[in-house]
Amino acid sequence: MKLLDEDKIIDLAELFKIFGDSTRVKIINILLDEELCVNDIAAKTNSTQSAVSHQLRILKTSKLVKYRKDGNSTFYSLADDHVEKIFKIGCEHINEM
Amino acid sequence: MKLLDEDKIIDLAELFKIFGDSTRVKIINILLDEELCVNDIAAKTNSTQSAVSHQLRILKTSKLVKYRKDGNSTFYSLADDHVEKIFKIGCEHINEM
DNA sequence: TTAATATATGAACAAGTATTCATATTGTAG
DNA sequence: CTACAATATGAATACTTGTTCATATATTAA
Repeated sequence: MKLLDEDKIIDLAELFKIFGDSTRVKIINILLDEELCVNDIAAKTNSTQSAVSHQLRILKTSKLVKYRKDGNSTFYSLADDHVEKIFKIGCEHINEM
Repeated sequence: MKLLDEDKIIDLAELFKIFGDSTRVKIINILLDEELCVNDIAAKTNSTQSAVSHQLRILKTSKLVKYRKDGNSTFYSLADDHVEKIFKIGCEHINEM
């Protein structure tokens, strides 16, 4: 396999870094099932609204989630099926340890 | 899909956290090709011996690499093909951004 | 045994980051 | 317009973590 160049290495590390926080993993985990607004995400992950909002911004910036506004709520969902793939292959690994 | 419980969430975040550092990604990247000793890894990743050794310890502890001793060298290689799968699926993602 | 080579490790420091708290912003309902 | 609800954001703090430097350990060679 061809070695990655420096830039790709950094991008790849940045990507995995996003998945490397339990609050964000929790968020991704529930978004696998359904689109949810911020307050519901906070409730289902036992996090505060603020903490979730901060993490959603990170997930949004790195294009792992997308959102739509409806009234004064904002509904978040996973950006594409890559996110689910990465998540699931991680699950496979930890289940076989 | 069934939601993960708290413990699995944390394990999953811990796993991705390992992949979330560019020094470790560099190490994994070259170990995709071949088994290497510490000094060669350091040379090929433009890192110091100490930094590489510290990171190898982390990779070893989380069972992402394995090693064998030969003389006063220690040769490292990827633990199993899960590592490569996770790595490659991450690559797919960044290549399509 | 002594010197040299390869690797591991501990402590200290610097940099990054997740959470909390307070508050700002935006949209809705009355 | 006012009050309320939902979300976003900035600052401060505490915590984590990667690197460096010095040194320890271990193996081989002379």
